[in-house]
Amino acid sequence: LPELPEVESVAAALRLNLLGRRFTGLRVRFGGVFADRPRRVRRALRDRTLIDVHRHGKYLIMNFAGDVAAAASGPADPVSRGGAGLVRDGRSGADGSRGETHLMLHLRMTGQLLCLPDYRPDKHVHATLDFDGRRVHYRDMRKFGRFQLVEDGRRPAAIAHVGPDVLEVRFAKWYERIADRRAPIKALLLDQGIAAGLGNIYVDEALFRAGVHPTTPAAALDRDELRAILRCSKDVLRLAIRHGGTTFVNFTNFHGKPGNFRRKLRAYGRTGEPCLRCHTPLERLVVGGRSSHFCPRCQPAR
DNA sequence: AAGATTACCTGAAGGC
DNA sequence: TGCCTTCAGGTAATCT
Repeated sequence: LPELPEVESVAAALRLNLLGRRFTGLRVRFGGVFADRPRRVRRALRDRTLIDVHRHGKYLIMNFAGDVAAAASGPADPVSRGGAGLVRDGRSGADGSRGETHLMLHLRMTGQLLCLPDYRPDKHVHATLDFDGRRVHYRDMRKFGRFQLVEDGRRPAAIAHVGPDVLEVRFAKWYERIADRRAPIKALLLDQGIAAGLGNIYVDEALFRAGVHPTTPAAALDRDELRAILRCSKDVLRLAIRHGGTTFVNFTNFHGKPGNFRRKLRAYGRTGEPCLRCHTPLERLVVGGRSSHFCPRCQPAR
């Protein structure tokens, strides 16, 4: 289940393998994974060079050069590409953009981007993107993921309601948005509008590390406890990034390999197993409609 | 109006 | 060899 670390893993692989390459084609087998008509996506990206890949929360954002002629004449080799000079020629639109086009992707539950030699797409591969020598497949068993075209460098409406990235947000700003809320802390950590990137797995891990019960209202926690929760959230996300993310159901990285963080999980999926700190059997509870795993002794309800 | 519930999907797992 | 139900959870839409 892709959360922030898994998306970061995909973004890093895209940068390594595709940066500086030209978009040459798109094959769509199931159009439902595109918010726009595939024809429009194809036309918008044709011959454009991928100049940047970044991540905001669980969104993956691919940035394509705006000047097709300059991009097409430039070398495709990232080493000799010469950095930003290729496309940043000084011409800008009225809004400060340079006609760049973003392709935004949210993997939702089961989305995967795969770049494997001799890969044979199965029935779950809904789109194939060609990059001038490299072929990238979008696979999504449950078809929840979405590609969305965002033209002209504008911040997409689809991301306007998304809060700051969890790894970027400063405590003071985060604190003022949740300090008075009566909702369970777990529900607020999952709310992408407050801070984006945490999903069910890493919220349980963060609350275990912080020693806080998932149903605790945010308003019942003091400033230092909330500070610890945000700190633990960032720590567990950064650790998971270093381990290539978590493979619980079917996440694999760009090259079809599973993440290594699953064996590091201390709470998620360990119902009935002994707490790694105090050996009390972990319990499971539904909070905000999601299964939650916690230690009743280390994370006492209040 | 915040908080809760449901829809969207498919495959795995369990009951009979 | 099957059929049916339940569960999993990110986000948007829809409730109370």
